[in-house]
Amino acid sequence: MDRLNEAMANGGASATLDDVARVAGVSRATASRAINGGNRVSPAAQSAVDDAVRRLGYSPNPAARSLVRRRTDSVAVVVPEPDERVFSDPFFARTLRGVTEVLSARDLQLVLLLARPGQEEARMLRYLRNRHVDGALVVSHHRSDLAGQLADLALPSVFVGRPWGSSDRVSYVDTDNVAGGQDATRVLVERGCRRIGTIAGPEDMTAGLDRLEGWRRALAEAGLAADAVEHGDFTEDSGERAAAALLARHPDLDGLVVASDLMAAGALRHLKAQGVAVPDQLAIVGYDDLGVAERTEPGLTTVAHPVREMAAQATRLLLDQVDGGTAGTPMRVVFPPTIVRRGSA
Amino acid sequence: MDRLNEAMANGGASATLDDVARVAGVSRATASRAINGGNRVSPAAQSAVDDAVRRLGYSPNPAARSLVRRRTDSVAVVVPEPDERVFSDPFFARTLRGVTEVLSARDLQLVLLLARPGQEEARMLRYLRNRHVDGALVVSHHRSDLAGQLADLALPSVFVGRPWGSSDRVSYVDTDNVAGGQDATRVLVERGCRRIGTIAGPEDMTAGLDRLEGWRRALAEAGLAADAVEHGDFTEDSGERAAAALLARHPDLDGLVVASDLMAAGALRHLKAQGVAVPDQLAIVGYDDLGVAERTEPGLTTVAHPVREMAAQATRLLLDQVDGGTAGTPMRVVFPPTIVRRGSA
DNA sequence: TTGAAAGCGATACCAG
DNA sequence: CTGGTATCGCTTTCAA
Repeated sequence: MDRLNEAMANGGASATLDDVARVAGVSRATASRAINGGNRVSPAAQSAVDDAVRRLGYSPNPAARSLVRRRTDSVAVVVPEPDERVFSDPFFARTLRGVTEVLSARDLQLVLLLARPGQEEARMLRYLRNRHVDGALVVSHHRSDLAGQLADLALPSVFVGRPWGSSDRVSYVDTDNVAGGQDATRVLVERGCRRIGTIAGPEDMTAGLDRLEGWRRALAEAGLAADAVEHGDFTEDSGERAAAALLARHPDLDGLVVASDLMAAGALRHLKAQGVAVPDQLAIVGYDDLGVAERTEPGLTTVAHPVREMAAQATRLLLDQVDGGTAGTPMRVVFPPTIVRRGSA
Repeated sequence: MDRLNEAMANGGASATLDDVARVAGVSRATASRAINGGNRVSPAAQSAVDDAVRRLGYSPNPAARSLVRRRTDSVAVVVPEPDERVFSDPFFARTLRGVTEVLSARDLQLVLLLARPGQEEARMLRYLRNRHVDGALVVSHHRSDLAGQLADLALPSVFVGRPWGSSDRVSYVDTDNVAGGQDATRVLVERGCRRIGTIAGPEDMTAGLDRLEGWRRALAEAGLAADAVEHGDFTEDSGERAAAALLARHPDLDGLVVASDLMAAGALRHLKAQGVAVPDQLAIVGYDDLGVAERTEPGLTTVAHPVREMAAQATRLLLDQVDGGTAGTPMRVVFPPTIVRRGSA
């Protein structure tokens, strides 16, 4: 009765199922059943157990539980980013929100794995291999064969955004970035722009490349030149620099497709400083529509994609894998982007 | 030999210590020792085990391990923020970086717990109570008695920033925000400002209140009026709004102490729009120095605090508690802030 | 419906 | 040094 008293004293941190069973006057097996949904337990036993649990402040030891259930009830969100700036990207915050929504509903815990490429990557992979989590969601990733490595692990996993490399071996959710880039460019073409440049995303991210490809296609289809390209890294500062470089090389630009609103905001800053009128002298279309597009001056015409929904969908796909005990059958869901018109084009 | 082959086939995801022992031709006990640092194992046994581990791609089951070790080798970073915007605050990113540094060195896993006040808070508390982690680091927190609740849990925990309520019952690391507010204000006083207002932080965060208190003290000591106060929520937009409100009410202000650089950047935006010259008509001092201060125009004179070091220190304190098996003995470490001079004051 | 008992996969004490 | 064995705390047959 010593341990029991101790258990009752400190908020139940150490009460075990055995204690509960003893206090409730039932067997451990019955106590366990009562606690887990109460299938096949008499009302009497159920309430005795409920009572004991309350009195003892009992809560199950997750290690013991997952040892036998082979489940951790937690999933990892892997962020293989070299830079802490991911956080300042609204895309990331929104994604996390979408994931959390779905996870909360199922009472699963989110474990965030920040892993800068390098030794942290190895640690992260080990963590996943050890099955510390039931599955992994990979978020903003650069060129690498993480997809292949995860597929090898046979751990349920879903990418948010089409991965590099072995994209055929894993599930992912994405938006049609090619279509998005194309639509953005068409807005400018239809508006009468004849000299359309682009500030593209990083060359090591599929989203960046796809949007660029869309821009190329739209220009080809309009019979316009596609030679004014500058790459940024999705940050505002890089957008400002890219705009400066681009205009220095091509002073005759009258349209600009920018692969993210943050970069577009940077470009806008440069243009304002240079006294270039937007959209009259130079029209701009951004990408994302995650809040910053409505706060710039003028507001950004941009390509919206349902980031939160994508993340939620990815999470659901992951949970399906987890539930089904299947780590395979690559699924993919691709969302269409939509144009949102504001003042910049 | 069936399970064994299976284990070898799928990357070792399911090889157990037993398999390793069998393949190495030693007992489970010896295998375990060899794997954990190799104390008291003969070179022969050691290499046999190493070999088996490699061949089988064995990696220990964390649930089983933590069941007996009573250790999870992971610590939680709790973020009790209602808003996803925490992420866009450089303070948070920097903090995370400091935590990660220390954790990585010890090979501990960071588990990020996002918990909006409400039902998620309960889930978070349950997670901690269940000892899913060895300890908790609480980051940006608003008014609440989380400190008291954690103290009750008897779980090793450290706050980054002095907590509300039962701050005497938990360990925390903080900067001297009162001194910081005071120093910031003195910069303006010494510069000749006679009418100094402030854009303070939220009224439900100790950092906000302390900085405000510092501002009050400095004004009292200079014999100046301390009546021009407006509160923001540490975001750029709130800073812009607050500046507008403040100047509308007190058009004669010649100095402004702002509780965060982000808000100061917002204020700067408003001033530029209004054609107010900084620092000549109105001098400004910010707070944080986490990067944005050097990117504004003019650069912000600001109060710097060693955010990364604070986070690292907090993490070390936490690990001491974890190692010592002590969840008590509230420790505190307070870092001094320093003034960084740029163009705004 | 209930309980006895067999694991789950490791660690650690204790003889040898 | 090594190996047998008792746990760790919980879930899940399997009989009763």
